Amino acid sequence: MEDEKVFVKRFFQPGVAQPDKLEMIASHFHEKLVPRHEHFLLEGKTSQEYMLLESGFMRAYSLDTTGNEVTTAFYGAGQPVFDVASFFLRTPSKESIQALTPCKGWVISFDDLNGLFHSIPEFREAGRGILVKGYASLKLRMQSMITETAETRYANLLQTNPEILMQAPLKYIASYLGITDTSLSRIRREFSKHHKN
Amino acid sequence: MEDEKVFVKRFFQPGVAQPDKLEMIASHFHEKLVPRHEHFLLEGKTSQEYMLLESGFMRAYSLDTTGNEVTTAFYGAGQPVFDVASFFLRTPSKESIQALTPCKGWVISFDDLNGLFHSIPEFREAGRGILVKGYASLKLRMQSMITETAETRYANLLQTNPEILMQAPLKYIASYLGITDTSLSRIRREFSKHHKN
DNA sequence: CAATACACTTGCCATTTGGTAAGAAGTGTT
DNA sequence: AACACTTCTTACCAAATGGCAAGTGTATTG
Repeated sequence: MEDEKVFVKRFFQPGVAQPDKLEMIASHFHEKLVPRHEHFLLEGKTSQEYMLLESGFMRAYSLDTTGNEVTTAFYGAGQPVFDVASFFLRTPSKESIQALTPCKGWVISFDDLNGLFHSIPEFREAGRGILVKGYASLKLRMQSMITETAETRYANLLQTNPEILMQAPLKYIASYLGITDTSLSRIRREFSKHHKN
Repeated sequence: MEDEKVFVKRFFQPGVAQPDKLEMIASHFHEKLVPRHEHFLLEGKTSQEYMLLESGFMRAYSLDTTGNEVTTAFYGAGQPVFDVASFFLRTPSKESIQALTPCKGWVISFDDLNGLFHSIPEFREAGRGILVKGYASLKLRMQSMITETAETRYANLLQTNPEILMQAPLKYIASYLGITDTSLSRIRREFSKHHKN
């Protein structure tokens, strides 16, 4: 496993044991580079690629009814990046996905992914696992939105994904947390008062 | 298709054309009745059944850190009912699912569902579609939580799912909308002022 | 039928968050 | 270096929401 697709193979190794199957899987992935600030997916277009992000940092966002950007997700190295509905239902995307830093990833087309799903049961299971885990974490986030204050949500994000706070501008983080950038700035100030180092 | 499992077959007919495959699918579903206020799934237990709800009305809820119930979903007749993470990842559920009215549904075990996924590709596609659509609608709800006021969210619910407002007590609807029952009661009052009939 | 629990509303006030605008500091470009 | 642009902070006030508690009516149950 010394070739350039080590990353892809490592990603699926836990679920797919046989080397020949890993080889077949990897053969359908192609390298993709996304420069900083460029888009991987644009609202209105139908997503054609399912990406595994090897390095870099991205965000997904959509526009609300009044035209404001709402950041809906952040993606770090090692994560799968795609719009579930657009990619799997073959419909125009309601959100855009953009590189916050220069990104390198590996992409596969819908047809190729489906082909592998049909021919390799373990790969299919892995695919379902990815979907289910994303779903579950969105449910957790929704529960957090309902029951916790913005300050607590910020504290949690700080604990679990400090790299987001390092790499994303405040306004993106704010709309991800469901508040305005003004509020987040206030929260951050209060927060540093109580957590003096 | 005059037998008792018409409901199950009708449910999958759009995706699964051949009658013999529909027959095989239906053969793995079993009738399940859940009396009013009884639970279909309890927090802490691992979900063993994937249900298609033929009649009745249910809700899912979980407890937040301070012990308050948070209603996370409502299910009406015709909808699939299951906790995604618990059922597919075989882990203890973080939420409970309860019948708000007497319910009748059709259930299938994890192993049987997986068996059908492996042997009937169209059924597999249907299963993925259900998952993806649930995921997408949760994303929409999250966006709504971030960008819209509680009053607007209430108005939308009134438009799209009036049956929820008819069948569920106010406090369940309130936590589903992410507000307290006090606030929802106030919103409802303001709402009726402006929308006198 | 009485007793009890539940569902909903309302008032009062505190807290959180939003909207707007101004300004400071940093970034990038020519 | 000058310029525009973005990012972040801060102040002010308004609006939205929460917490608590009382009160009313309805359902449930023994």
